[in-house]
Amino acid sequence: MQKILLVDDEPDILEILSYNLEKSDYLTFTAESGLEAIELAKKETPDLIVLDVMMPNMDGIETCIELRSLPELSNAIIVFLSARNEDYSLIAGLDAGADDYITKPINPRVFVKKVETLLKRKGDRENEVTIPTKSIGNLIIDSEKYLVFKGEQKIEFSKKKFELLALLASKPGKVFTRDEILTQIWSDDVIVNDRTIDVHIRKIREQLGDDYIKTIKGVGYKFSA
Amino acid sequence: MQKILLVDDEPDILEILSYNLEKSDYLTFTAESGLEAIELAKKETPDLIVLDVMMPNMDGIETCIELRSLPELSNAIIVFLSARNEDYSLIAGLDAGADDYITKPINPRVFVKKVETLLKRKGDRENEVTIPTKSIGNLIIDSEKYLVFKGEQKIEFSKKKFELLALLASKPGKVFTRDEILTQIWSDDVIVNDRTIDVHIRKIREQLGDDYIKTIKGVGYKFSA
DNA sequence: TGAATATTTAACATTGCGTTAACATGGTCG
DNA sequence: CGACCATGTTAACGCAATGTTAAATATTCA
Repeated sequence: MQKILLVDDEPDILEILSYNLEKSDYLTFTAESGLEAIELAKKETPDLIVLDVMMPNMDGIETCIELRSLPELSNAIIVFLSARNEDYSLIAGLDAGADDYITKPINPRVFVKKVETLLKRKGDRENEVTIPTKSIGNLIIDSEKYLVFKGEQKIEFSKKKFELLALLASKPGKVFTRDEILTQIWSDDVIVNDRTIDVHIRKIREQLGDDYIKTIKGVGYKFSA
Repeated sequence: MQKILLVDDEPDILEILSYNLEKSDYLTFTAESGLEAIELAKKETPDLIVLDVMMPNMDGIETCIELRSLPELSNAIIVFLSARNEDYSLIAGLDAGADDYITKPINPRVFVKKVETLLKRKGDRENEVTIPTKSIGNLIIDSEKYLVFKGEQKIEFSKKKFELLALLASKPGKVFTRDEILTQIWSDDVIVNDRTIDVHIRKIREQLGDDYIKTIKGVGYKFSA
């Protein structure tokens, strides 16, 4: 269960946000000041922190800087709440280490959706072991954006296809056996049909051309530029 | 302590990046032009160079090409800064020898994280030892890539042939009897024709030349350089 | 929820590797 | 010297591995 810390000097807002998040099965904590927020954050190490920019005494930006300096929170996501058009606070906020911002007035459903997206992205990022961007021959493989450029041409791959391509391209020339591919891209225990890999290879070749992935019969596949 | 060179024509950006990196214990240098960057790079041999694409006079891409031509910087990582959606400059940048790119606007925390990842990867790469490669005489046998190089010439073998060659080459000089070969490359129980091994040997000799595998009549085969 | 998209399965086609068979060569005995 | 046995050589064949396609199923997103 994921923990979310909400920080705002107005109890009403805390309540609305808290209510909506709990309804979606998040565990929430609330703080009405920066100092209180830091205490709670240390104690609970939330996955996500929502910070109002405008608060008396210690404002959101200062709080954010403090929070970011705590090593146990280096993986937490920090989101600012700010009134629309407070451009400056927005920029300052991102500089202070925030990951995103939400403008008031808050639509609770949009808010929950955004939280979900951010936490999902966080999960993805933590599991990711791929190399961000790799250039091989005339291909550029961007694992962050899930994009491949072939020369000037931008080619979009779906997840599995992209993962497969990125795996093969991670060691150009190396022959990956079907077993290796299965354990790396599918989880160890899932059993998929023999032809599944072939079909994905086929579709990658369809999009990319036949010259990049080579079959080594009886062994597996390899990438070559 | 790792050195990072930051190159941008806007002092503000240099300052933000520098500040955030120093906070994370990197040693930074800054340059406001391509020429200045090259001077500094020569002097300091940074581990990583961050280059803005758009700069007056010498732009990031030109600078990158220059930097890459310096032998002392062959191990440096070069990262581009570009405005989002400047697809072309991205491609040109990676073609010019850059390793990755970061789009503006920059989120300092994401930026520092990315720098960490890139430098970590660099460390990994430098420590990497590619074991499964064996070099004998003028042959290089790469079991990961299923390839044999004879001098500069790349020779591809099919599975059985490769396995056979790799087996013989695993102990140069040792004579492998037919029985040994059979149990190692074929499974214990399969019964294959007497000529099968010979035929494979023949085909290997055809591809490699006759000087590597020697027949010991009445005994078996051995590899010799 | 349903439409759109992605992934997997299933059924069938194709291919190329490994094997075999048939024959050639060559070296070693009596 | 010539019979014999081990190995060399060649080409053709069969089958397992892979390719291909379409349809079924799962997933995503509005």
